[in-house]
Amino acid sequence: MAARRQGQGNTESVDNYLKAILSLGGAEDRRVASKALADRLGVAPASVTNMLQKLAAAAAPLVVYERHRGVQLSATGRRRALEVVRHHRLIETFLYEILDYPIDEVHDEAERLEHFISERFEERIAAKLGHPKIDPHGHSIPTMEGEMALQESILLTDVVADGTFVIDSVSDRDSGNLRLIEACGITPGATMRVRTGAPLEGYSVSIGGSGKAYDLTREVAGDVRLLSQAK
Amino acid sequence: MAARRQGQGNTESVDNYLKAILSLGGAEDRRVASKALADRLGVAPASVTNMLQKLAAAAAPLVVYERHRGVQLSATGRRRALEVVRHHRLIETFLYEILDYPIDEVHDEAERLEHFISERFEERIAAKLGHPKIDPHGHSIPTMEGEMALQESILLTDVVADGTFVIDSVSDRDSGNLRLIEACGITPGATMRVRTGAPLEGYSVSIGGSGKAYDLTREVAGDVRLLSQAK
DNA sequence: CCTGCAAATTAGGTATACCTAATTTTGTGG
DNA sequence: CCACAAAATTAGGTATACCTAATTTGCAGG
Repeated sequence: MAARRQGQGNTESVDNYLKAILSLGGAEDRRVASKALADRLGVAPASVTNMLQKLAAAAAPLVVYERHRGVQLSATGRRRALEVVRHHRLIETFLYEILDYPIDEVHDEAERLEHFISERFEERIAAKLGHPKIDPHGHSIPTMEGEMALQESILLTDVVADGTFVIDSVSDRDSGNLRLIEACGITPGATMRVRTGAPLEGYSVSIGGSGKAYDLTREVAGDVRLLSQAK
Repeated sequence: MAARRQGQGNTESVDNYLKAILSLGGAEDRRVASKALADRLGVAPASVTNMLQKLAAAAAPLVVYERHRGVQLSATGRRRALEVVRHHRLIETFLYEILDYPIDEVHDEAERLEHFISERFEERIAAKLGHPKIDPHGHSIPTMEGEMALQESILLTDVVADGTFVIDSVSDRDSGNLRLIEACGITPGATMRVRTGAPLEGYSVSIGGSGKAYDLTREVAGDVRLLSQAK
């Protein structure tokens, strides 16, 4: 079969490449190396080269690509990537708010469905949810026009001095970590007191007014982002 | 890419073949001809032969297939086909009831999403909808165990004598027809008075107590099913 | 400045699921 | 009972998106 096409006529694979480039390029739109993409997508580097050549050679190229110098999204590619991210985050919000999914299960479901929902579906769930600006993990949801609010947050693992922070967001990439995080009461918007270097390399945190402290490993702490202003 | 696999490890294509065989084989599980499948699925007959050979040769065959004598679902194939139909009809109900889709748009969206939702999604929307037994078109929704209630209905086009009937269901295969049908107030459970041979080959129907009569073409009437008992 | 290693690319292959064209089979009407 | 048309199948090809293995490129340290 001709691989299924959706949205802008892209295949699911193409959308996944665009999303990965957007994510790895960051807000500053850095050039992304093939190897980084290969790692992120779980494919061989050769497959990445192939795909990038195809995307760059298209009539309306989705990426800007120079041999051996990495890849960036074109304006078109960026628009599509943001649309897919919007789908993803709206679906996550929807699953969490309307279908009462456990927080650690929303990502995988959204990861599949994001490629297949129509504009109508997108519009309807957005309306149903009251056009939310952030998803249940604290990530901002791009607008229909492809604008995404910049998040001025820092990694918990980059905190050097003890202090109290507002939790910005948590990563949804590892559902095991997410379950731990959730169990500690770490949730976007909540207040977190941080003591660094707690057990060896870890972090000791307590949430809200609660005295209860949790020890987070470096790995788990790497999935938590805080607003850059300590308060 | 290895074509996306879902549910029981089938591809989207495989699921579509299974659904088509289920539908064309009817409740009596008739053998289905390759050409009928080709027509239904919009692919070349050669493609059907290929696929059937593959499905029949698998370790756990999804179909029973004999060269030149048509195909039937195996027990495994039937179970999967019914699961996909359950997904389809639950999604339709969900789109209609919860997301306020227009009736003529639910089919296409469900046709795509049915292949990609998880068991959890299925279970959650079923719960949210109160475990419905029929979808918005009046078709019965198979149970989680793969049981589907038999519908004792007749086509409006098979009605020979004038009379009053309860509307059983409407076909969702043509969204244009469906819009017309909807506009006449034809909806499962409603009462319909039928006069045959109205304008030449058509049907004149009126719904509920309303005096307003609509003339349906043979084509549109073919999309309407009535409970076999006139009342 | 040049060597070696990691990164990137090229070359060649796989599986899925489709296609068209050529051939075979089936069953029916004469 | 046989010829013929329709249906089915075989043969050979396409596109997508992967893979491994072999080769090339670029850059950093000696």
